[in-house]
Amino acid sequence: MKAITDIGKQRRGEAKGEKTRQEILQAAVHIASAEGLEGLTIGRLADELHMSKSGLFGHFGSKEELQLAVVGKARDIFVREVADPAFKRERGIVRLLAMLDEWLAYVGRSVFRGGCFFMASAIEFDSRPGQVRDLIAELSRSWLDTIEGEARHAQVLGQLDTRLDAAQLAFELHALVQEANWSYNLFENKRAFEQARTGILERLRQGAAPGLLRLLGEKSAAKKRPAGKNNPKRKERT
Amino acid sequence: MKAITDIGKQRRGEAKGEKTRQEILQAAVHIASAEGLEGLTIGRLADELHMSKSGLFGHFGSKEELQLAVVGKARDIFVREVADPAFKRERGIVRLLAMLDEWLAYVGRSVFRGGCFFMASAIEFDSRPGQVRDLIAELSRSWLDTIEGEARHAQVLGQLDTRLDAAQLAFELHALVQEANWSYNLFENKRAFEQARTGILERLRQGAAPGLLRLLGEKSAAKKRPAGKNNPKRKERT
DNA sequence: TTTTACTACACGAACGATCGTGCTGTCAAC
DNA sequence: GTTGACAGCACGATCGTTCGTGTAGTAAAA
Repeated sequence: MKAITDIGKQRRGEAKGEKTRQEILQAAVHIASAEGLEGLTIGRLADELHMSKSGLFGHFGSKEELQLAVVGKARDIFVREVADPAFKRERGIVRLLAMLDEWLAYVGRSVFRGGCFFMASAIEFDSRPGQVRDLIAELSRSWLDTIEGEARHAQVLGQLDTRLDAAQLAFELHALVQEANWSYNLFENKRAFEQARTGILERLRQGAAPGLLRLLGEKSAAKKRPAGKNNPKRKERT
Repeated sequence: MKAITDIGKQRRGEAKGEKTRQEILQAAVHIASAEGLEGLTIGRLADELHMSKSGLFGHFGSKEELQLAVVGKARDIFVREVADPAFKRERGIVRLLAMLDEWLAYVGRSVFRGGCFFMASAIEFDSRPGQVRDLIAELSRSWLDTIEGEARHAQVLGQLDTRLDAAQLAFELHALVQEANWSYNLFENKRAFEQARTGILERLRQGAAPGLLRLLGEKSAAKKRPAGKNNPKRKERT
């Protein structure tokens, strides 16, 4: 029922409200990533969109509702920019690496002005109880679980050593991307991405079943080579 | 001239202003760690201290000045809680590990309500140019450099493999603590500290010169054992 | 010793701006 | 003619900041 009417509305230029709502969220999500979800202000947002405060406010009903919608919008963007591309890759270690690569790339191309949206808002809200915090925590947990799940799947496929602790691996991989986001946004340090990727590949190599080493090596070379200068690890080009 | 009168003043309970200032900063630093440096409000702070806004304001002259002072105070606390204890240990890998351990412990005992002060404020200000951002970046950089410097020193002492990239190691160690802070404050996940420490020890073991393995093992056992259950790595107790 | 002068510190009141949030009205689309 | 999207206006609260005043305590002058 809903689907049919939706199509009609869409055709007739209806869902005007929904269209405006999306435009609001699009702007809001970028302000929030730079100024924080609490720093995001209804007046400021209305100005930027040449709307009245009250007109904008009517779409949400409260600031908290707006914040929740913004987090949801950020999730959509994250899925489109990071998860979807990675999910096109075959399952296992290839997809696991793709998830991290896409994630790093998304940080690097500054999809959000203030770096990865979820890291910023997670730290902003971690000691501020409420629905917003709960939503952020749930989404963050979900993404972390996705990483861990893919690592586990790689174990099932025999690509990663089954003696490996998948949760520990996910923890470390997640940490490396987070650090890259931090370093890049605080120091404008572009090398952070290479450093993160070096660490990621190292973690995967350590846990890889013997036959997988070649596969990972290829992926590494295909992407970006860390100039070959700072590679003091053993057995480089035997 | 100034020094003499200062002594007299100090003896007579002078530096009253300085004492008040410190009390203000003590309260401010905790509010700021939970609500953010921008969420820290002069009115709220004055209420908490049963002072007038104007009386409090007079100590700083502007909000930015207050924020700078708060960051400085946070630095003092960080030095006292983390750096100083670690610096009592002998130089090299022992001190390096102590720095990370003290850092994790300080996160775990919630010295600041909102987790590690500098991670929170770094992400809050990373896309907000100004003196505050510059100060935070400088202090963060300095701590990261200290870690890297100690790793390098461990190389000089022959404790760490000289082929190791110290900057890369510092990046990864820093990432692990940062991740623990994130996970603990967002998920109340206490296991995060074990996970971080597991990763840290693994990084150090990998880079350690042969004779050092025993030393690290001792330190690990002395602190806290991860219940021995999730240790799927090779050569545990040969 | 008393008076005078000055400084440090804190207060209350008020400024203009902006915050989030309502209420009412208008105009267009169904 | 009902409904949904918006604007206009206003509210109480709070923001950072300024101003004038009061109270101690100290230093120099009497």
